[in-house]
Amino acid sequence: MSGEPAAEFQIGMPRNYLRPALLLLLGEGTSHGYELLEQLTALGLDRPDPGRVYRSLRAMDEDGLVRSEWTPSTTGPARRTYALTSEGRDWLHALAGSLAEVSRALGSYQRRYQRLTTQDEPVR
Amino acid sequence: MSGEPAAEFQIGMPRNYLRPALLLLLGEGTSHGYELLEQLTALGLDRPDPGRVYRSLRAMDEDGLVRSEWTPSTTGPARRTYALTSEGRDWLHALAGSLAEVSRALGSYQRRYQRLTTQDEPVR
DNA sequence: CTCTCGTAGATGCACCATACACATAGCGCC
DNA sequence: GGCGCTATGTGTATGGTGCATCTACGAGAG
Repeated sequence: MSGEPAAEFQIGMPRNYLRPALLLLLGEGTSHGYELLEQLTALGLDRPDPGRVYRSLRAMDEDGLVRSEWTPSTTGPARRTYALTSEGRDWLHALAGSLAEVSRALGSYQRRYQRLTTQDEPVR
Repeated sequence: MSGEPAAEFQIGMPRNYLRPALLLLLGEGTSHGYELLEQLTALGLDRPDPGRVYRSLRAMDEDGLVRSEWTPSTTGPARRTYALTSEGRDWLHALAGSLAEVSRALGSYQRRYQRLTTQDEPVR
């Protein structure tokens, strides 16, 4: 036994998945980075990198997909709350469509994989 | 209406998707790079980069997931035919499992997205 | 009072997957 | 010989991602 599949080489979420994920969360209501950071785990991003999230939000701000404003807090540092723009909503729909294509492709993968395994090991 | 989502910023397949895709195809039978290149489109990779595919195959060869041997051809250049090893089969199962997780995450995304759109626009 | 912890936002940088271009070679055909 | 298809590669730039680090505010512990 030389090497069983290690935990290395893990499959990740789709490329550029962070944007549609953030847009979806913001579509459900305005929020700020730190809160979005926690909600992202429910969408498949395990322990997302804060720096990445904040950068993505700022980038979408500059692209006009979201707009932000500072909200002072009495219980801690100020928050930059983000809200979805109409253009951002358009992007949300478009990106959700792209994700649906990816999902369909993964479905065909799994159907093909299961067909392989079921006819490979009919015994047992 | 200021800006509709451009074709840019397309969502891609999951990170490291190429390996499980190739392993699945090789699980169905031995093949060579050029043929795999064409079959990959059926698994969601649209016009995959040949260089990437060949590199990935060589890498998996060095990792022991596949083994290769030259097969002369009378109708063209020689082919390097790849066959799945037992270790490669183990990896196939493991990676298919990881892909299933990704698929589940995307499913939750879409359910949440549709819930948003249906309650956002109940009219029609 | 200071130190630490949790909240909140942000930058710098290195790595690595991916994308794009390009090179090589055999074979069939006009 | 030149062209196109098959077939396998290499070189390199780009850009998304991961990791480390920094600042700052408020609250509670010691």
